[in-house]
Amino acid sequence: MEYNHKSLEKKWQKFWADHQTYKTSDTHQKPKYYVLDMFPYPSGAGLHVGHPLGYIASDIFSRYKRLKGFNVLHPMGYDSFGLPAEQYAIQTGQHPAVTTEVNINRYREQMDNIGFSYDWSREVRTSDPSYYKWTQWIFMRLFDSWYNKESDKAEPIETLIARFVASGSTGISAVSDEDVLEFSADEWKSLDEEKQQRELLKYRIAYLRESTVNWCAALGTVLANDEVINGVSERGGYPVEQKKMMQWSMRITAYADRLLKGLDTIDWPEPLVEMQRNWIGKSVGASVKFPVPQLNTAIEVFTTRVDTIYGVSFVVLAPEHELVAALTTPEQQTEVDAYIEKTSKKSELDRMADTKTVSGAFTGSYAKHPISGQDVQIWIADYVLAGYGTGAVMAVPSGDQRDYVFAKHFTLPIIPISDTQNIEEVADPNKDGKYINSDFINGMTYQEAVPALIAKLEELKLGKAKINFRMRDAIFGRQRYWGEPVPVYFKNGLPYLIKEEELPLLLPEVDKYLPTESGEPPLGRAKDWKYEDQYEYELSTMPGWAGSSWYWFRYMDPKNEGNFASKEAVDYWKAVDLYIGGSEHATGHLLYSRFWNKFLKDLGYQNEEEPFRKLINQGMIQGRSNFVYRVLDDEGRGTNQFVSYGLKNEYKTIPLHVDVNIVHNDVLDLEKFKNFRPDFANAEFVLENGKYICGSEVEKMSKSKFNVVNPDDIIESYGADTLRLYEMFLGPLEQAKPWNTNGIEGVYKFLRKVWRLFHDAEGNFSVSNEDPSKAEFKALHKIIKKVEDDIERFSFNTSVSAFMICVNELTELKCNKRQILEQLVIVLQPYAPHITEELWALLGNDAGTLSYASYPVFKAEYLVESEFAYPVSFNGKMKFNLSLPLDLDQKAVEDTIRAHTDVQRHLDGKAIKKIIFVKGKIINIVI
RNA sequence: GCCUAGGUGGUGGAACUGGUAGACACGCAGGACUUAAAAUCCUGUUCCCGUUAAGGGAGUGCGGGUUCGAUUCCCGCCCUAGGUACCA
Repeated sequence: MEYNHKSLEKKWQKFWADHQTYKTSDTHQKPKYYVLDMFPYPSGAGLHVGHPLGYIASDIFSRYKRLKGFNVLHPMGYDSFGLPAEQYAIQTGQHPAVTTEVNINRYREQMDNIGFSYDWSREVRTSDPSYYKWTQWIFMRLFDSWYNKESDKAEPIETLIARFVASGSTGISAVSDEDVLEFSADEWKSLDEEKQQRELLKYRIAYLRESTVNWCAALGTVLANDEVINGVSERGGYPVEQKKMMQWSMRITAYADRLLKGLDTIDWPEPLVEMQRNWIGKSVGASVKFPVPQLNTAIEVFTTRVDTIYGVSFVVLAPEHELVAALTTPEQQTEVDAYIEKTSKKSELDRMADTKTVSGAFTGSYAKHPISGQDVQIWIADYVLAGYGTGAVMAVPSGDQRDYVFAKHFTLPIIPISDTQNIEEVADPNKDGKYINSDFINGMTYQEAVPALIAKLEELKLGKAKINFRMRDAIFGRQRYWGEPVPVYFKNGLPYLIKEEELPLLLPEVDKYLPTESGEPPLGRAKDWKYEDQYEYELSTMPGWAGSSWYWFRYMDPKNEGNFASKEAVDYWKAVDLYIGGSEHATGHLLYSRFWNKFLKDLGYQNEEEPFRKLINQGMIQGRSNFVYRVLDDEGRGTNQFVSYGLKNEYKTIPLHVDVNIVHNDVLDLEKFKNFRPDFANAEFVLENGKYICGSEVEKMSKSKFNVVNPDDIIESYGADTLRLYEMFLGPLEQAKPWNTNGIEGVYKFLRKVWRLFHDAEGNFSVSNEDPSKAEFKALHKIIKKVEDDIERFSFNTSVSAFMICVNELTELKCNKRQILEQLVIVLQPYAPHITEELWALLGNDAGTLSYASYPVFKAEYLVESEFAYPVSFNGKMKFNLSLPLDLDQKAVEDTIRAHTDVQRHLDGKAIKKIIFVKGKIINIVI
C-alpha cells in the first residue's frame, strides 16, 4: 500500500475525537506541564498558513511532554469579543454572536485538519456568559479592593473602611487619586453614604474618574494607550484625539514596581522584556517645588538630575498646565494665548513628527529657585508633555540638550555646573566632574551631591526623592456593544456593584449596534434595561483585554459554576509553563495578564506571582506574492501578452499580482492562469526555457495581494503531517519568514521514505524481528538524542533535518527491524502524529496508545564513535586525518603522535610546542 | 536618536559551551529505470586558479584585535528587521 495521507489522516483525527485521546486527566499523580497558545480572535477570514506556526510548535512540545510522562494541559479557546464582529454587525445588522459562532466553527474545522492534540472539552469563549460571568466577578473584586503600600498588595476595601472607622485617613499609605481627603475617624463616620462612596472610589483598583482619554471618533470609543500606534488607532488607523471623559480605569500603576521586578524572574525573550520595561518606564529622581510667592503656590517638577539644580536658568510648563492662566502677566497675554492656540491645533501626529522646531512663550512671571531663592523665568513650551511627571520641568541648559537648544533660541542663560563640562556647542550631561557654581555642593562628586541635595530639599520642605513611571492607569471602558457588560449600576451618580448572585449580567439585546441619538453607547438602546427596574446600568462595556487577562485559569477548571476555577485545580496547575504567541501583545495582553494575576494572588485566589514562566514569540509568516508581467503597448495600455520574469526587461511591462495558488516553484500554471480572471482567458505568453517564471516579493499576507495560502489547500495536496513538518522546517520558530512552498516536496518525500521503511518493494507491510546491527542502533540513538535536545531548546527546524538524515541512513542500511522502527515511530510522533499512529497500529500496537508511549531512552554505548580518525591541523592549518585507538589516555596519545610517521614528516625536524586537546580529541599541533 | 535582534552559497537554513564552515532541504546540471511521463534512485553543485585530475588560494556584511585556531569573543563602522520616541 502506498502512503495515502488523505484517508489515513482523516481516520486518525476521527479516532482521536471519538476516543477523546487528548482529554487531560484530572488525576494528579503525574507531574504537570501546562502548554498554552495565545487564543485567537476568530476573524471572518479564517486561518492562513501563518497562524498555525505557533500552534504546531506548542503541539509538538505538548506531545513530547506526554511521551516524557507528564500530565499535559494543552487547551484552546477563542477571544471572541471584539471590534470586527461588531463592525460587521453595524453593516449587516447580524448579531455579533451569530457571526462569531460561524467563524469559530470554521477555525475549529481548520485546526482539526492539522491534527492538534488539544483537549477540546476545556474550550473557552470569552463571549460566553458562563465565561464572562467570571470576568465580571474579577471586575467586582477589583472594584472592591484597594492597594496598600505597607503590605505592598491589594486588599479588600473592607480593611480600608475599618481603618477609616478606627483612625481616619491618618497613617494610610495607599495607591490612590491625588485629591484624597484627610479626615479623622469621627469625621469619616459623620460623612453621609454618598460622600463616603465618593471618597472610597479614589482608592478602588477599578475606579471611575474624569480623565484624559484617547478618543477615536471613527470607532466611537476610547482606546487604551497600547491600542494607539503613532497617533492613530491600531485597528483601522483612524485619528485619535485627547478628550476628558468620565471613565473606568484600572490602577495598574500600583503594580508598576512588581511588574518590573517580576521581569527578572521569568524566561521571556529579551526584546519583549525590554519592551515591557520601557513601557513601565521607571525613572528614579526627585520631585522639586519652585515656589511662586505671588500666587501663594509652587510649581512642582520631576527631575532625574537633582544634582544639576544650580544649573536651572528657567522653568518650563506644558501649555496645558493648570497654572498657566494664573501665571501669565497682562503684557504676555497675547503671546501666550497665541502659542496655546497654535499648539492645541497641532495633532498628536504633527507634534510627534516635529521635534526639531523650537517654540515656546514667556509667561512674564518668575518662580523662586528652591535653594538659592533667585528668580527664574517661567516659560511654556510644547516639548514639555502634560501627561508625564507633573507637566513641568526645571530647565538645565548646560546638562540637557532640549533645554540647551531652547535657551540658545530664546537667549536664556546657560550655567555650567561641572568642571568637566564642555558646553561650547551642545549640552553635556556627564556626571564625572566636581560641581562648580553650585553653592554648598561645589567640589562634590555626583554620588555625594545627590543625597546632600535631597536632604536639603526635605529640610526646606521643597522636594523629596521620587520614583516616576511612564505607565498610566489603564482605561477600562469601551463605548461599544460587543463586550462584557460592567456589573455596575448608578445611584445618585455613584457606581455600585450588583449582587454576586446576580452574575452574569447578560449583554442585552439592542435594535442597532450604534450609539444612541443622545450619544450614549449602544447599550443605551436596550429596552427596559434597568437594575431593580430603576437604576441605570453602566452603559460602556469592558475592553478587549478583559477576557484574555485571566483565561489560562479557566482552562484549569472550565465548567466550574461556583468559582473561576477550583482551588484544587489552581493549586495543581499553578502557572503556564510554556506560552507561545506573537510579540504584538507585549504591552497589552501580556502586561494586563500579569497585572490581574498578581491581583488574584494578593487576594489569595492563587499563589503564583507570574502567570507565564516561559514565553516564546513565534515569528510572523509573511506572504510571498507572485507577479506576472503584462506587456504594454506604445500608448502604455495593457495587452494580453505576458512575459516571463527573466525576459521582462526586453519589454515595457507592468507587474500584476497573480494568485500564488496557481504558481509552483515560481512557475506559472498557464491553464489555471487563463481561468484566474476572465480577461486573461486569451492570454499569450513569452516563455523562457518553455516555462513562465513569475517574479516574487515578500509582503504581508492579504487577500488583495493574492498571496494568502490556506492550510486546508496544503493539507489537501500533501497532508497535515507534511504541513506540520514543513512549517517547522521553514526556519527558526522565533524568526519572521515568508511563506513559500518551494521546499515542501522534500518534506513530503521524507514521509514517503518513512513509509517505505515499513514496506517491501511490492508495498506490503514488512517488518523483521531480527536483532538490529550496531549501525542501525547508532542511527536510531543519534535521532533520539538529537530530537530530545532540539525540542528542549525549541529548535524544531533542526530536528526535521535530523529525521531526514536518520531515515536516509536507515534506508541505506535497508533496515526494517522492529526494534528500531518502533522507537523511531515514537520519536517522530510529536512532529507527524498521523502517519506514526498508522505505523504504530501496523506494528501491532493498540490504537491510540502511541500518544502516551514512553519516549525512548538513549543508550550511550552505541553512540560511541566507531572511527577514530581525527582531523589534525598544524598551527591551525588542516593537514590530515590521524587514526588512533580511542582508549588511550592523553599522555599515551601525545607519545603516539610524536612517534607517528606522518607527524614526523610534517614536523620536518621542528619541535612540537603544544598539542591541543578538545574533549579528548587532538585538534591542533602547534609547532 | 535610543533599545533589541540579526547579516553565512542561486534559495530556506545548519554549525549547541571558540575546534574540519556550508549539515539537511530546495533549485540547478548530468545520469539510471521507462515507449513516454510521473514516481524512484545515483552523481555533482561556495567562489577563483588548475583542460580532466592531483593540488593550491580566498571565503560567514566591512575594518581591526585576542587566540595555536574566530560564523562564534572584544573594539570601531555599514546595512536590515522589530520596538520606542521631546519621558525631564
